[in-house]
Formats: sequence, structure tokens, C-alpha cells
Amino acid sequence: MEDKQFELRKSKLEELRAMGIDPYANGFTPENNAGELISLYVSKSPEELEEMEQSFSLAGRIVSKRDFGKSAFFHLSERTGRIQGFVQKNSVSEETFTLFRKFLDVGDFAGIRGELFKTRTGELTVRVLELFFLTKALRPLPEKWHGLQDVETRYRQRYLDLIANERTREIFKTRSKVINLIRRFLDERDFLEVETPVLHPIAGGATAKPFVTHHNALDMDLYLRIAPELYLKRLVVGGLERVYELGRTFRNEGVSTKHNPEFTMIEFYQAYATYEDLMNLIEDLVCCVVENTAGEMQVEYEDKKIDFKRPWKRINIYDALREKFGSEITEDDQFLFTKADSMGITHNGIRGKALTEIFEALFEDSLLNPAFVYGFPLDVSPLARKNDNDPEVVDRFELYICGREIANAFSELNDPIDQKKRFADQAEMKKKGEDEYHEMDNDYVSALEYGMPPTAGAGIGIDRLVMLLTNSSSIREVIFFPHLRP
RNA sequence: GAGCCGUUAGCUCAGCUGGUAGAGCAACUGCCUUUUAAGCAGUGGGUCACAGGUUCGAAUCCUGUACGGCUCACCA
Repeated sequence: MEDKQFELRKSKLEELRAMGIDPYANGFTPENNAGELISLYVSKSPEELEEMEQSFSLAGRIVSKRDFGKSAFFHLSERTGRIQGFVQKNSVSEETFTLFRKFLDVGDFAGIRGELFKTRTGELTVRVLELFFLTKALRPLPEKWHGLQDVETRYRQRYLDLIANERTREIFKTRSKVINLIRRFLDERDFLEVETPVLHPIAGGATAKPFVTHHNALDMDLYLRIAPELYLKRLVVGGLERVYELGRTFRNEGVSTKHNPEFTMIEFYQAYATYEDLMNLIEDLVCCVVENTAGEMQVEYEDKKIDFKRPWKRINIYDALREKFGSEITEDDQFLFTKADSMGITHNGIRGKALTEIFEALFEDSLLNPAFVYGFPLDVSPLARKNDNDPEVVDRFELYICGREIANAFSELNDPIDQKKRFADQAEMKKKGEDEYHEMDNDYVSALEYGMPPTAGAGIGIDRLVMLLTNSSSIREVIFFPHLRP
């Protein structure tokens, strides 16, 4: 049997139609909003409000009702906040009063017109003079005090989560704000926002497994992008010296509290800059975002306190490892691989992989406050420029906050011959079973052959940044519709 | 992919070592013209995730499946 509350609300809807009232009426345009009325009039005295004789109109969802028989209170919720309304038998027509009492349920949308007054308890309230039925909700809202708790329902029916839980609304407001701040920050510095393909013939720009899709007319497989990097750098070749793209990226990997198959990343590229310039830029950018969302330079995350105070620590991977194990770790392959094996690290004989994995295993968790980790080995950085002093490492860094990688950046490799060789080396590894390694991208190499100015670029994981700023322990809390099994 | 935990009314949750289902909110019917978790009296509402099994008897024990959560693995 169909649910009773649903059937009842449906029959109310039919009755409304029979009475000539459209339960999904259009055309009511509110002239005011709750936030505005509260900020303008909350401090007025009851007498001042009484004298005003001004009428206001609002529209929103009815989120609570307290019925006294001949009068009733309710709360109306909309974009700017919520405000209390009061319906009195004497102040409205018979029809309106019945409409409110018998037909308007919690969850429905209504428009109201009325005047402001203060209740005995001092709450600013709209005395309803006219009521407009806007939308019938056929299903009841989640419970009023506990809200919606069930995690699965919160993710699958995010609209209910947003209706019921203030915190969820705040998280997503912060998310929007973060994105907006980043755009403004880069726009002010003369970066150009661009859009590059999501469908790639070759999945490049990162070390990750791609989603595969198929173009029917061309009868060819295409990959959802794992990074926009190689296209953005083609634009730098084209003379767009400062570009950024903020958008969705897809990686066909495991799902966890820190991984969603589609996630939001910003990448930006600046010609005539080095990775060190980008450390400073990212410090500026993240601090700007933190200051304008948290309001201070410290952020509570889980049981920790993250301090964004500058300057941020800069840690060299090789130095850190030598300090821990002595110089053998970087000079003696035997020592390195034995160490890696003893720590249960899979490296497949790739030096750089062993080094970075050992570093991560040992130091990642200790990097609470923002820290730039640099000195990455060349063989795990096929798109980064070689360091001028040490050809085994590249001019690359990662930003860690709270033990998590938030950003990755480097001076770009703009030597086409070196790039071609790096791709070839990667393709060689790929053959050996490292299937997430790059394949040869001749089209990109030929772009470099036309000359890319010295450039540095960075990618920042927006979801992870928002997690830190909203004290969210799972990436699913900061993505409206996270990936779940259907 | 592995381990652990969970799934009971629209929502939030109880339900003990097995005896056939309970509360609050929501809903419904009354009463109530300043409440805000309004109040009072009454009523209805369940394929206990699904499928098997054990048992005289299963929400409860066992097995499997689905979905979810956490941890680990994988992974920028």
C-alpha cells in the first residue's frame, strides 16, 4: 500500500484543484526576503513596528507549523534565512484561513503578504494578510530536530540533507565561496580562465587510470581527462601566458573518504615563473582563501588545529631521507630497495617511486601545518623540468596540509627532445605493467617543438581544500552528489 | 579488493541470553487567538534491507546477497 501521508497530501492537492487553486501556481514575486527584513527591523521596538503600516511580501518553504485553532505560527524558510509568520482568524479571509489550516502542510511553498510585528517573546514576525499557495510537497520533510541523519539518504537525496541540515548548507556555501575566491585571485593577477577538452584521445597529464568511453561516429575510444595539464600548456605555447582551468577531472581509481572518481581541480600556468614563484603564489592564494572563509589563519580540523601562518615550511625529500637514514638511502639502490621492501612499499624497481613512497610513509602524517615538499625524483615526474644542479630531481613541489596532498606544482619541462624521451621512458614502464604511466603523446611534443616559454604550473585539489576549511572528514561531505553504487 | 560495523514506521531511535513490534517527532480527529521541540486527549501507521537455513517459534542465531559507513590496500 502506498504511504498514507503521501496519499493524504495527494488528495489535498486534488481538492485544491477542485477549489480552483493551482497547487503549483506561478507568478508570485516576493518583494522582500527574510534576511533583509530581519536585518532592517529586528532591532525596532514593537511600537515602532506597529506605526509602520507597511506591508511586505515573502515566499519560501513552510518548515514548521504551530496551530492554536483560531491562530497559528509557522516558519518560512528561503534563500536568505527563515522568518516567523502568524495567521489569525480575524486578520484574514475565511478562505485564506482554511487554506492555511487544512491545506498548507509543512514542506509546501507559499507566498505571503503582511505586516511586521513582534511577539511576546520578541521575535520579529509577519502577520499574514494574504496567503498564496505556491507548491504542494507530496512527501513529508525529515524530522525537525534531529534533521536527516542517515548518511546514505543524505548523499543520495542531497536535497533533503540541504533542507534539513544547516551544516550541509554551510559546507556548500563555503565551497562556492572558495571557488569564487580562487577565480578572483587569479583574475586579479591577469590569468585567463579557459576551457579545454574533457574527452581526450590520450589520457595524459597525471599518473592515473582513466575512464574509457567511445565515440560512435568516429568509432574510437576516448578517455575522460585525468588532468587538463597538456592542453593548458598547449595554450601557453599559443601565447596565453597565464591561464587557468577550474573543473572536473576523472580518475578510475578506488573510492574512499579522500577520493571521488570525479573531482574538482584547478590548474594554472604562468609563463616566466618558476616553481619557487608558485610556492609564493600558492601561499598567497591559500591564505587569501583561508582568511576569507575561516576569518582567521587557524583552522580546526577534526581534533587538530592547522596554523596557516606564514612562511610555510619547505622540506626537501632527499634531505629529509638522508637525515633519517644517512646518504646511503639516496646513493645505494640496494639499501634503498631493501628499506622500501622492509616497509612494505611496492616500487617495482623504480628508484623515484621508492624514495617518494618512503618519504610519504614516514613524514606525511607529521605535516600538519602547510608545508611545501620539494626535490622530487625525475622518474616519477615526466612533465617537470630537471633541476639545474641535480639532474636526478626536478623542480617540483607538493603542498601538504594536515598530512594530505593539496597541490602539486612544477617548473614545466619545455624541452621537446627531453619530453619525448621522458614519454618514451614512461611508455617503457607502462609495458612493464605500470599501466597508469604516460603513453607517448606526439601531438603534445610537437606543440613543444614550436616553443613553450619557461613556465611553471600547479594543480590544486579543490575538494580536499574545502574539506579542510569545513572540517569535513569525508570528500563526500563536500561533493553534492558523491559517487555511490546505483 | 580485505577486515569490522550497520540496515526496524515518513524522520530520529529502542527492542537483553529466540516467544511474533515500541517511543518521540511527523500524520489523522478533537480542544486551544502570542507559540517557537507549543500544550492536552484520542487514532492510525511495519515485507524488521533481501533470499535461504536452524528452530515448535527468528527483528533477534547461522549462511549468502544488496546497499551504506569506518579502517586498510590501491591511488596524487
